[in-house]
Amino acid sequence: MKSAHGYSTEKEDSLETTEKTVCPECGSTSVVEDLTRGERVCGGCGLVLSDHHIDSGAEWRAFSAEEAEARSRVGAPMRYTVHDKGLSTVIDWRDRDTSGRKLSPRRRSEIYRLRKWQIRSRVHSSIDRNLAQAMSELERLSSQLGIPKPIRELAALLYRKSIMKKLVRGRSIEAMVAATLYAACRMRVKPRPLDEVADASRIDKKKLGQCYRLLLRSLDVKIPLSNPIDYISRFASQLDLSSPVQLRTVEILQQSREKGLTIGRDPLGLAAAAIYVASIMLDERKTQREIAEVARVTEVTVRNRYKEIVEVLEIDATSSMR
DNA sequence: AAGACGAAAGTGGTTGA
DNA sequence: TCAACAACTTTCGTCTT
Repeated sequence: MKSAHGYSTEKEDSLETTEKTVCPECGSTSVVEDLTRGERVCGGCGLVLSDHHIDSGAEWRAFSAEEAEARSRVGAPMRYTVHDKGLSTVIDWRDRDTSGRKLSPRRRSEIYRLRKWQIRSRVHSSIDRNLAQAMSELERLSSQLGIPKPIRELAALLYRKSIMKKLVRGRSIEAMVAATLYAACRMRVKPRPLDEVADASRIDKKKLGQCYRLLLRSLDVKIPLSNPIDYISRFASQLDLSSPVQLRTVEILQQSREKGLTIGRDPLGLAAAAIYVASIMLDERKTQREIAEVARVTEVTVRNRYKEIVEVLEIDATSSMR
């Protein structure tokens, strides 16, 4: 737990500040969330920033895996079913007028058409509303994570597809948005650790993973297995490592792959361990803890991978050579 | 004192009956 | 649907620098 939250890098600061929306009216960042009313209100001027906000928190506390499963939210968590807040005209299904008389056939078909259009427009507006909300969440999430525009666009496309396939039904918008963003990053070979996306969103890792897998199954998109090498440049810059170290890291990973060390292993752990080895070899030593932190794995995992790498590649890592 | 190491028990996800 | 399993995490004590 500590390792996941005890950050001291500037990364965290940006998380902290962007967590809150800035009020467009007065510029205040003190946004108050009223989850029971589903509103976000600016603490400075009282402007309602968004209503229809989704409470994506846990429904109940769960004490075991089974419970967590059984208690996950089912059904539409938002009040989108009453999108018009009950203000729109409802056309009765009975073929009678207000005084109870039967309608003429002509009038009946007219009413029938009206009813049909009313239903259609309702469906459309609910999709629109969903999309509007999803897009603003996507915007928030990706700016927080520093995701470039092309990848955002891809995520938006994926989201539209999943809405068409009714995948969002019964799931929270936020979870699906996060999943599409995660998927888009991986498709563009710029993967982000699942935890990172989960942290930036208000979705827990488990739900995000579930949505992601659903996405893979339902939309048949091909996503390559994530490669440890794809993480290196990002991790290296977070750790302030020189490019020789990066190059060496990549070499180590390629060799490890040839020796079959990488199969069935967490790419994050492998990336972390390779960086660790390279940093020692080139005398830019980083602690296991530092590396484990940016890679979001534990020190133990770094150690285990590191041991394997050193053993199989026959590297003498004890003496920082060359 | 901080970092590295390793053992042991626990967790969530996958697989195969 | 359930149990077995592998990978990873958590926790903690010990050794090294």
